[in-house]
Amino acid sequence: MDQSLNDSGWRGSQEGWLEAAYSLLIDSGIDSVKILPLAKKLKLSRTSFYWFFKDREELLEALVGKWRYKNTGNLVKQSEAYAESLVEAMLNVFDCWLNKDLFDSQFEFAVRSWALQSPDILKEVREADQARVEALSRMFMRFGLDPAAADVRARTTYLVQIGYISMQSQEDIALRMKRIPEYIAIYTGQIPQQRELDRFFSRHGYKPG
Amino acid sequence: MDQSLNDSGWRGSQEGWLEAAYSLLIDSGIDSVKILPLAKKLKLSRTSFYWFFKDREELLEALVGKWRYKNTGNLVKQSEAYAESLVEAMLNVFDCWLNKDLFDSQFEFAVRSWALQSPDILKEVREADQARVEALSRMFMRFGLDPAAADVRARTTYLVQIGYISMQSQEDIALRMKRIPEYIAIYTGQIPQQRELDRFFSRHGYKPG
DNA sequence: ATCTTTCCGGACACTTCTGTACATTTTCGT
DNA sequence: ACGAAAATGTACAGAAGTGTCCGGAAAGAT
Repeated sequence: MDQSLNDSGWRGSQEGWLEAAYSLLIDSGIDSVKILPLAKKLKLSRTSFYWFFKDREELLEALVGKWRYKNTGNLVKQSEAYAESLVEAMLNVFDCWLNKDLFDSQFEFAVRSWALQSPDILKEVREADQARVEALSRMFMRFGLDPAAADVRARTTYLVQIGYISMQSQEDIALRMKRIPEYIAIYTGQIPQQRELDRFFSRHGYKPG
Repeated sequence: MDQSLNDSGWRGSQEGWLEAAYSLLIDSGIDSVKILPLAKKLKLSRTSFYWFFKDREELLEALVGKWRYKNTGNLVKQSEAYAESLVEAMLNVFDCWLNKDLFDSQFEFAVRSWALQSPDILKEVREADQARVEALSRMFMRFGLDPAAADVRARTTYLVQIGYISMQSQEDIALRMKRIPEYIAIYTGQIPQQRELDRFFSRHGYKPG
């Protein structure tokens, strides 16, 4: 056989099915995550799925677990990272929007859409939203904003990004970088200093101009 | 028979099926818009559907047509409405976020989720986004902002709302009204005057305090 | 009153998915 | 190299969806 094998010498695995499910979820939505298509993709028999997962439901639970762990965790972490100024703190958060390892936008949108038809998932999403907005709000307060202002600014920051994700737009990195200073100014009410921007650009491998 | 009849004396109609489809779409997503469940809801036979629509595809087209007509049209109109100041113009736009007749958030979210699995719908959504952001951008320019600043502010305004919709949160009207002045300040960079807010509150039947 | 148009629904054929039973093959430890 | 464990595949039963054909009921026209 010329089938590709995984570490343990077998063709299938939990991760294999989960990865395939993830990939189908993010580009076709939860209702497309069916076992038959996954099996086709993996070139496996449909029924061998049941060796790794009790049923489809268990696969979906694994999927949402993956999302929960990744996106919310990193966003909270970035909002708590060390920063000397509010602008710098905000730029730490912006790392999430530009680095797929920190925050997976497509995954995010797919899960939010899924929430439309599943009360359980909706609950997960709401909990995530609350945790994230609260983390951002704490960040603003760390830099002296009063709770009401911090709350609105946290929401603005967060909602713009969720909106951006929801637009599924595909602007190139240069355009997005160009807008960064304006966004920072709006969110923080402060003009970013050049050295702050330079540090940010450089850690994303971007050379302005 | 105790079936409810429509104007023409028949139980079914194009609008009837379309309404039912709309209702299913907004609270369960496009994949739930199946003919059998619709028929159950309408207490009609599944097959009489085919008298009004060629097939399921035609029903879905009618659905997206309804969305296209309603949401984008009203948002553009509100952004072009007469205003004496930028704050007042922004409040005109905010009418959309608070009035279901002007902008249907649930419908909006459902269509955006649908776009995840249909390239045709994604194209529609992108066109709508562009038209809306451009309209908002023109609004900022009318009040003297330069094109770059107008673009970023238009995006912020729009994206926050799309993000808000995507959060599917269900805050009460009082809480939302309370945040309005802060949002206006962030979006326009100007502090709204009390009389501007009063006019806005009153046309939404809201009494502060 | 009857005739025509409009609408309804049962029967049928087809497709795609789900999950179970069971036999088979592949890999690993010894 | 042999048996147990791990993984796969074939076959079956059934649920839910799609669309067509056609007989017939209900409203409206004449």
